[in-house]
Amino acid sequence: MLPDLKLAPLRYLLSIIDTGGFHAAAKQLHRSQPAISMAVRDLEERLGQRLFEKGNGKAVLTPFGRWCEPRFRELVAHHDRVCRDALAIASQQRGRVDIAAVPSVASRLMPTLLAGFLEAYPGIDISLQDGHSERVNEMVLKGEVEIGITSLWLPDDALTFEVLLHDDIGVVCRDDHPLAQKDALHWHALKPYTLIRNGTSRLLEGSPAEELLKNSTLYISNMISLTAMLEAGIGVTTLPRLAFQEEHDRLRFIPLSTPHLQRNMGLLRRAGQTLSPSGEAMQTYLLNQLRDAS
Amino acid sequence: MLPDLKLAPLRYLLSIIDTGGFHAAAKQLHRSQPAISMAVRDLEERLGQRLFEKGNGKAVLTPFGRWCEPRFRELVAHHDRVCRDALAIASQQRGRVDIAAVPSVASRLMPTLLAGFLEAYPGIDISLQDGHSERVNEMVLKGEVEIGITSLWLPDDALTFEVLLHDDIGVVCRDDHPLAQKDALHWHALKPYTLIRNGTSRLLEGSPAEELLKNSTLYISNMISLTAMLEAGIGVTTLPRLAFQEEHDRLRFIPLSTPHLQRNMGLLRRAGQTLSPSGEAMQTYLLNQLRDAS
DNA sequence: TCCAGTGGTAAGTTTTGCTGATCATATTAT
DNA sequence: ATAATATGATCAGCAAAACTTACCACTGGA
Repeated sequence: MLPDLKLAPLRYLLSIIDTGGFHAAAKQLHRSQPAISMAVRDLEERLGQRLFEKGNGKAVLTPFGRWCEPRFRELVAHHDRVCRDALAIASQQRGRVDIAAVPSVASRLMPTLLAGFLEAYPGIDISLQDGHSERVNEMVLKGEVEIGITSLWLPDDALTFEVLLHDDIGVVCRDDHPLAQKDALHWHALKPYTLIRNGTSRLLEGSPAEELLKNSTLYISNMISLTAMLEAGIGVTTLPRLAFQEEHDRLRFIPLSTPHLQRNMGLLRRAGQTLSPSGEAMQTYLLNQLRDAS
Repeated sequence: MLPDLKLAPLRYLLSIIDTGGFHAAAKQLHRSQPAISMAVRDLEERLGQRLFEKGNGKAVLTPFGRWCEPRFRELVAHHDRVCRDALAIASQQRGRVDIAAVPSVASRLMPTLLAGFLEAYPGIDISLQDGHSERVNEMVLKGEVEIGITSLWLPDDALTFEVLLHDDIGVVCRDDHPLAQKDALHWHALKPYTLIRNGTSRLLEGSPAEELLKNSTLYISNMISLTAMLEAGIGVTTLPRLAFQEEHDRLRFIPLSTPHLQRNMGLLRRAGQTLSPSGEAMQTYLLNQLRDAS
């Protein structure tokens, strides 16, 4: 029913109007003049009405042509707009990435990383939200975010995980604690002291140091509370290095040498779900930055 | 710089989304399946990003594809809208004609003509304005209206004139006037009576009856006033039949048989200016209606 | 009358887009 | 398991579309 008006002939038409002639339009469009003539004639046949008439040798728009002109202009402009936007997104010049990260990463790692990314990709909008491991998993799984940054939780075939960095586990205690001056610790050294468990303590599970957990009677999930406990000298805890906030000048972080425990921080994505162009940009940027660093 | 997104591939893409598969889309579009595949691949190459990915054998939109879908939908819809409107106008199903007519035509002829036109072309808007001969000429010349209906004024190469009907000149007098009972008149019969000239009196110029004008001392341009004068029995006048309002039961119209004078009413257009499709419709309608009648 | 414009026309070539057959792969049924 | 039936991808061949070159017809101004 509806004939397809191809864009090229519409452009020809507009160019003829703008330049005032078939020859001039042909030059402007890098086409031969007959190509223009034929395209216009074809367009006229599709519409069933003449668009140009010859007034004293020159081509002049018919009333119908004058009616068409602004609509064709709009249509071509619309096309160009869509096309330009699509290319901008495809070429990672514009877009949006939604990221979820575990609090330690969000606060310790992301600020500088995102600053660099923002500079490299000024057109891409970023949304970063933090949440504990399970919440990050969930957000990635539900498609609320494209990329999650977390330690590997449960292997799940609906998710893919790519390691970014290894985060050493260590002991945190107050600076006047007997352990505070050591450079490295064997887990045995912790036995005499009160161990405060926290959300990351499960990282000890499956290692020799797991025994320590059995003797711990205190569990604090909130980081602020945990810090306060440690500052009060109530006991010691274990934390990944990234989760330890170095700004606290009364607290010390001592790496655990035996066993040498790490949590694998990495990039979590939905399996089988390709990234948006901007997500792709973010992923490669993060991989480059963090792979280089380790 | 900007690649041209042709409409057909966009339609293919949308059809794939709607039908949920390449094969189904191919059937819907009456194309072979490879045609769809190739068009999509070409589109992907132009944009520099994949639009579909294979998830479990089926094709699923990528995030980029999901971004594109609504814009492509809009663009295609825009095209179809413009296309449909243009075709409607070209096929004279919609549009607008501006007409100017001399008062006699506007009030005596146009009402029934336009009623018929409105029925035949329900989608076309009409604007009719009346004015004296010179004003009609001017409106056509300036492009304020496409079509004028008037008696031929001065031949002008910027205007084309096509005769529609011949309007007989006659004498108008009160029903108790000595001439009132005649069926036809020789101009000599008018000599004894007071002749009131009016705007149409120039039609007598160049004919034997021109002599009558020289003896007339009264000129009334306004039709209402003229009618009042005649009703008062002040004298007689000459008028084209169309300009004589038959509703006045005290006035009579007697055709002038010698000389047999007519004014040629016709269709006035700008020379070298083709009509809009709706103007074309109006012109042919008027020609058919009035040519048949005469 | 010629000359420099205009746009239109015709033959030939390149490009594009399509079909039909075939392939690789995954899901479903037997 | 294995066959049957989906999915989409690939390739060769062909036909239609679009373009180019060369030429024609017409107009308006030197």
